[in-house]
Amino acid sequence: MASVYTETPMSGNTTPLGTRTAVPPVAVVSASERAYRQLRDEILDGVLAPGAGLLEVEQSDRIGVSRTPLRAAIARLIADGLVAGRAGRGFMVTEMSVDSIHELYELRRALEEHAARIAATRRDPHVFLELRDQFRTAPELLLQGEAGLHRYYELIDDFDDALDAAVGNPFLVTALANVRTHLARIRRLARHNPARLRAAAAEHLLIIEAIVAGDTSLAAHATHVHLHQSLSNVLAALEANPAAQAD
Amino acid sequence: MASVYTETPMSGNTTPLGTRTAVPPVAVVSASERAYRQLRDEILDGVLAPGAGLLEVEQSDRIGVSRTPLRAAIARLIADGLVAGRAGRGFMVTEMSVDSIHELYELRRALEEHAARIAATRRDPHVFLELRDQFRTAPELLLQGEAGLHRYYELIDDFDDALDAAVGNPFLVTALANVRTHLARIRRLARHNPARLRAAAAEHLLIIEAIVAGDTSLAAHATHVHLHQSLSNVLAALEANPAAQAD
DNA sequence: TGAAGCTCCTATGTATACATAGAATTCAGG
DNA sequence: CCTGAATTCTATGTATACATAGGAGCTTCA
Repeated sequence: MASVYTETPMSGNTTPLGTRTAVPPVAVVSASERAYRQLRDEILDGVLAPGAGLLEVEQSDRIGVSRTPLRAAIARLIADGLVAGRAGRGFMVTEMSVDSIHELYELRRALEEHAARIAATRRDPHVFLELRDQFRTAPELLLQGEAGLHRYYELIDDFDDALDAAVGNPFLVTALANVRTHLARIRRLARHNPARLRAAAAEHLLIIEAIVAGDTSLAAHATHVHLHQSLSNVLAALEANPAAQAD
Repeated sequence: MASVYTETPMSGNTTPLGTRTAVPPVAVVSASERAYRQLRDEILDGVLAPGAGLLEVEQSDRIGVSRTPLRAAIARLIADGLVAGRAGRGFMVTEMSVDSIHELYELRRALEEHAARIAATRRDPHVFLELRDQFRTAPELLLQGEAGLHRYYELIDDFDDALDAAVGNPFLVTALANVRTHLARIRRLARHNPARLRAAAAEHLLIIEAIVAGDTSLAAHATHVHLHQSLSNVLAALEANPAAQAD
């Protein structure tokens, strides 16, 4: 599991307003944190393909940290389920089979339907009213090229954040975060399908409206429908381009 | 999260049937694995109380490993949510507030109700028929003192294992394992309540019968009822003895 | 006597050297 | 030419020494 109580890394980049010095506030994070983020991003982006081997010395050389922080990074990735230890021969990026996609969506249904129900009960209406207005602009956004697409994905993130805040349950939020981590690896495969994105935006809108209205049942069922369509789309994309799996 | 793909530690204690040597097969596990298990057990048993500070040097001295494997152990405990890093002053065992108990049960409901539904669909009937017979003997077991009590808790574990096997979803099973980890810390508080244990056994029996019958709806609802009663019992125990929280 | 600043100390973060287990390769024997 | 075992090599597991940041306590000044 990922932690429920985990705090910000160790931070330190608290910029005490007004202490604007010449040195850039970058890279105040620890070496292990840097290694973790880089490896994680590369795995999620597919730069490190599923099945790829991870050797401690090799990776620590490449990233520019010693083996100690790199081992810590790999330990976290193993906890995330993104990396697995091969018996005697190093580590490898975990595979993502079609079966595991089904399994991931099964867990996702359980968590998000429950989360939607809870959110419909505990939500701050103002937040979701704002989100509703934003999502209503989604169809136009999707006509505005790369920038609009980027904004659209930000909207999805905003929705996830609002859902987490409304749920207000660290255990559930952590479980959702884990699912989203693995989901990020899958999304790459089915990306850039305008028709699907428009439909997804409409589905999100319905979920939001249900949450605003406090309609727990509709929130859960609309979520179920959304996830069904999402999975169908992913599977269709995989069917059309099985090679993408190893991309 | 805990890993979905994590394998047995690194193992090695595969006893190739017939190679029964004189040397005991103990302690072939790595130092970090030993440290992890010991700390984890101590946290779950309450030996290391919530809020207790964990200092690397102190703990590594006590357990008898160097700081390196101990750091790995703590990293895993953080991923489990059992330990949190205090900004500048070491680590501490996470607290278990009444709020967090509610939150944990909320996640547990989402996962176990879903798992029960799935199990009722995919189960191997033989396994659950066997379990049903076992659980029918529970009332008698609970009259047989410590040994019977021990056997009863084994039955619960058997049920959990059977549920995991029937679900057959590594993501969901991992999420359930995480919940059970935190649950183990709570169970201590409400232990040794014979009346509750008898009732719980009856509730389990109903869930099992629903799974055997392939009745998904009943399996889910019976699980919901069971979890409601379980939570009520825990909260009542806490109410009666708030000190137990820090015990 | 109180508060502010400084110093020291402690505990984590990192690097590196060494130990060890397992796999691949190579060599020898049939 | 094939099979077997021994050896070597590689990659992780562990220990330790050093760097560094943050806090507690003390000292000093007002």
